[in-house]
Amino acid sequence: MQTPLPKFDSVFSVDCVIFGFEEGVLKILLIERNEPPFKDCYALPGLFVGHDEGIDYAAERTLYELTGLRDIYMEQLYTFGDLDRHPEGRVITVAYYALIRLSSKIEVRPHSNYAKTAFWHPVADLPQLAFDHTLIFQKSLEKIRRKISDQPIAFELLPEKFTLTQLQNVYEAILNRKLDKRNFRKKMLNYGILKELDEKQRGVSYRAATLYKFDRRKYAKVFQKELSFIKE
Amino acid sequence: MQTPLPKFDSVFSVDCVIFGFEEGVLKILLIERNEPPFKDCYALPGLFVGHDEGIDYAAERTLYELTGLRDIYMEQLYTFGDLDRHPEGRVITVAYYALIRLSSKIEVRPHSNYAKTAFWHPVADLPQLAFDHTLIFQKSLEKIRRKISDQPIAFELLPEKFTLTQLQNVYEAILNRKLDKRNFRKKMLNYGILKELDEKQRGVSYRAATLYKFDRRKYAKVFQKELSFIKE
DNA sequence: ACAAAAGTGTTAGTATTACACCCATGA
DNA sequence: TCATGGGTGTAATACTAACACTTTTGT
Repeated sequence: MQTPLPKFDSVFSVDCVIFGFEEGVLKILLIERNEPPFKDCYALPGLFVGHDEGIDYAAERTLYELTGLRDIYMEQLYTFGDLDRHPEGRVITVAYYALIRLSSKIEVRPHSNYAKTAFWHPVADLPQLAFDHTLIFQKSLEKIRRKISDQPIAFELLPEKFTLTQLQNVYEAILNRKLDKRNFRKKMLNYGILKELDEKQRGVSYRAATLYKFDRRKYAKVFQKELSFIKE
Repeated sequence: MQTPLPKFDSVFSVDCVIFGFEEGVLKILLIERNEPPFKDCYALPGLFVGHDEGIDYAAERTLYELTGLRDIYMEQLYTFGDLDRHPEGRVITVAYYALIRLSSKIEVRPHSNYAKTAFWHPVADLPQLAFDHTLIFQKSLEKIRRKISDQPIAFELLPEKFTLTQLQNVYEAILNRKLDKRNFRKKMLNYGILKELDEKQRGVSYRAATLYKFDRRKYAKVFQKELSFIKE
């Protein structure tokens, strides 16, 4: 005996807050909608979830269709399911956030025609966004603010080799305040999760900084014990 | 011009991990299913989300129908949307967790007949659960472990007036390890979010402990600054 | 008087903060 | 030689961790 599933015409979607870091500025990827509702408005990139795909997969597809990138750091953020969040009916959306290393090679272009354009925009002065996307963005920023101090997600925004100042710039951009250079360096180096390279920055017109890599192996050791919050 | 929403036969549900604390033991509320699939198996309480209700509301309804309680501490946990998580089709579920004060007045009884029984079960030795509910439970436990040290959710599990030892017991049950009594008290009192009452425990056959209340007003002040994780 | 839990301080070690100058490099 | 960011140490303070005995109460 089987009880059939109830039949609802329900729709769910994924929306992605895709963070990038460029010229010392934290940005997210926005699209300009080409379809109603909110035609010509800015919005977070998103897709309807096919009934034959997992939601994580749908989020990865959103990212891939826009940037051509795969295997990006991406996490589920929150699910937004208020009745009135979509003007044309009931749409529940699962929001994700992703961190990507920007480089000149990455070209963003909408793959389908639901979006006219796609572009990076600084988080500091975002325009109005369609639906509840401003709220989704705010929640994603809070999330990475918390997370950045617990877990080494800052590295995901940088090239493989980076200087300590670049790393500090990522922290400052996300936390939105200045940090003390000496203390920052001391702390980062003490964690023991950076590997110093014997390579220096090139092409700068001042003293070249030492390059570092993130050492995933050491990280696993160091940060698993950090799970104890009340420490003792 | 309107683009109609795509029509999928999609189903979503909510599932709730409802924590309670009784006799020094952390428990969750389980039901015994009365319908296939997984008939006669244990599961987390859950409901299909009506197409005319918000998801938060659906979660509150789940809790209310089972316990008669409203206005309970409840937060969204995570959304589970793998293709194969439900044997009869595509069901995306939004998981919530709740913390409730147990008291003899609370009677749990299933309101609909999808469940035969409902009962509290210690988290330490849960039976096998239907669907991916074991995974959902594990994720909820991790979540409250992290959260308990950041935010005063422990109080939600205790009566309004409680002793420091009872509070410590909640921490120990959730974190699953012993804490030092003197350090625990020092730290809790230093936060300044407890109000000492001039009332003592009653009906115990040993020295009666002082009762405390959680002071929500002071909390708001103290913990908003804790949002800075890299402190300086 | 005894059983049971309440209540209480100190010390050593570690982490955090605040703070300012010289160095190396390329233009 | 100058402009630019790289790189470095110390002292004061706050927090954390380890640790054991006396007090109160009811039976």
